[in-house]
Amino acid sequence: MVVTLKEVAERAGVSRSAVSRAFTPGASVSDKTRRKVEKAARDLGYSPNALASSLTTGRTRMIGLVSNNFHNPIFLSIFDQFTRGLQARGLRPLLVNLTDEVEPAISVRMLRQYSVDAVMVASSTLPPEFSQAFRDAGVPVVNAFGRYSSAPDVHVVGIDNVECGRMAARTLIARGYVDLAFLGGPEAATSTQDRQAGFLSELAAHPDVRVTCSHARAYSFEAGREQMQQLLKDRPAQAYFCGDDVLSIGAISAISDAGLSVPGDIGILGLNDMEVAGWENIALTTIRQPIREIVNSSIELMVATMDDPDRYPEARLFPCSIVERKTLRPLP
Amino acid sequence: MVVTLKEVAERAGVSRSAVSRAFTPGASVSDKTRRKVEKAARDLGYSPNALASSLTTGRTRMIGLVSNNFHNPIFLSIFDQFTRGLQARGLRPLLVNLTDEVEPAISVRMLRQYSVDAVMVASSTLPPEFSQAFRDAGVPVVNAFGRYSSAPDVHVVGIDNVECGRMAARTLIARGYVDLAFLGGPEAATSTQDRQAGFLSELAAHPDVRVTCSHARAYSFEAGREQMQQLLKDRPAQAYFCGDDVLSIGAISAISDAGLSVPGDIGILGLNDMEVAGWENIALTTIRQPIREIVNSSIELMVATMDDPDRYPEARLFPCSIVERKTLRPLP
DNA sequence: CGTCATATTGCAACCGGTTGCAATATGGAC
DNA sequence: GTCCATATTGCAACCGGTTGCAATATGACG
Repeated sequence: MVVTLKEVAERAGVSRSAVSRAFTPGASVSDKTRRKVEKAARDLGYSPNALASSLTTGRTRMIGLVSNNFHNPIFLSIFDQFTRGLQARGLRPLLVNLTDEVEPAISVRMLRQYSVDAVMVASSTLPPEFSQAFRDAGVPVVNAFGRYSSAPDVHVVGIDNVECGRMAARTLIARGYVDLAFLGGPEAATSTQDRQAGFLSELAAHPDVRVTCSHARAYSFEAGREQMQQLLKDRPAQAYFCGDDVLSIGAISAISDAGLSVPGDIGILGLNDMEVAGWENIALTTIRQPIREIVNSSIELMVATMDDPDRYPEARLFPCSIVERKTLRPLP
Repeated sequence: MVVTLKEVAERAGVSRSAVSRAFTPGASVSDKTRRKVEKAARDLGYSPNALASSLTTGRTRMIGLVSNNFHNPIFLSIFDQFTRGLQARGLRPLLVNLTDEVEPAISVRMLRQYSVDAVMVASSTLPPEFSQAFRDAGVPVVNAFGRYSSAPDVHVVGIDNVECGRMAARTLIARGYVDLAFLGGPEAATSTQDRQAGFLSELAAHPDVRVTCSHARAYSFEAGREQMQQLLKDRPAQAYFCGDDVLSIGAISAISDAGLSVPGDIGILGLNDMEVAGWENIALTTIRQPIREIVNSSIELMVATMDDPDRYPEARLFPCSIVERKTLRPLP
């Protein structure tokens, strides 16, 4: 059924090594042999078995792309960019959906069985220990959108979520809000923990400002909506910093339903600047996270780590910026 | 670095075959040997190399998951369900992003190099020829969300887009609209072609009803918005059937910007019922496509085809239904 | 035309497993 | 304890490639 090296060799009248070398860039083959081999290969419709060759070369060019964020629309564009970036380098993403499984051991074992050359953990909620499990198993790994650490044990590329929290606080204060709240994603998500910490630390310098915190059960529209409905039963704050755009939009939906207006009655500040946030019927004021830069840098770092597995761990941070739209009152 | 079968065999004091058999369900091994092997494997942290074994068994348990829809949020949930469904069966998705490349030959070659056991083409825009290229190469393939044919050459699971078009026409007519329009996705997308054909065929029986057609350059918010802006320069129709939800929402955005209201001035009917369509600030009336059922059925069909590669091609169709929300005027 | 450095080639072993087959071990019946 | 059917085991070949090494071919030069 499938054509092998041996058959090409026979047809071309050369040894199997010759065929192998004809397909290996930089190998020592004469033009004459190469032409013979190429012709035979073309006639037979041969293409080399990447997995068989991986046995001896030790490289599969497969990358584990691991994520547990399959409900947040921002991740579709993240997957788009990751897959394109990897493909452009001749790397093949083996996708792992962690939705039901946060235990690293299982993923590590599975990806080792498939001999991936490296792993990209794309998640803003998994703890650093998750990525470390890969490093401990000797697999090059980069944690994209992961938790920043000033003393990273494993490569991490993303934003400083603590600083984002501070930026959110400064933004709300500058607009004159004095009764603030943080509406986070799941408490276990590292990004939520860090954003909250930054938010509160900045507000510590403003004892006159009131602040409360609560958490949605997931980074999703429904969770944001439910949590805001809950909050509205009590006296709501003047402005909410939501841990994520999709949460913000859920919250806005609950607010509208309650007959209140945004930003008239309540201000909302999101985070991510997902495409939907820019849609005119949403117009969410939000903190933009530079997705493209994070993805590209993550891939570059991963590739570099494949070449030098002992590369010293580093954290790469990209700045965020406020995108002004229509869900916060204007600056005075 | 990585532990191999041989080392486990030495430590356990048995032959390599014995170790191999201990890890092969149903193979002939005594309990005593199995226990020795398991202990040695545990001590050494051994797990079998799936790719090496694929050489002899001819099965990698890897599946090519091929798509060109990385901009339509509905596909995030589709990917979520595909990856979970595959993983639950011990299959591993090798993701291929076709965004820049619609030539099947390249994907076929690449996926054959990686010896995938089967291919799932998840796309509503690729022509049947794309999937056929895999079948012709001897790779089991299912086209999920693909173009329905009453004489399919290749397995296809999805909806009858022509019937959806008819359903859309009936829905609009029932609400008393007499000046209709179809706002499709790219003209090359099979789903758009079929939905348009069905829409027009149903309206052929209503000569009193006016109908026009136009196409956005992609299934995306921006494209829908731009196309509607264009349409608004002229005299717009009373109601639009948009080829997709994300297109509908873009169109609504353009309509609001122009100072018109939905459904007051213009009615909008979408297709897909993506999560966003249900958000209160969108509330799109749309035709629901049963995603979960399509995904599950596609996987089952793919697995069956792996077992019986000569399985006779079939088309599986699932019914769609109208989801009433707030972008069409109510039934009289 | 002979010499020698360099380029090509094929042999054979190896990558990490699986499997058909023959050899050996086991256990039940007598 | 012997015999025989069945269960378990190891040997060796094989899956589809790669690669070190020694053998051979090539070509420049004198």
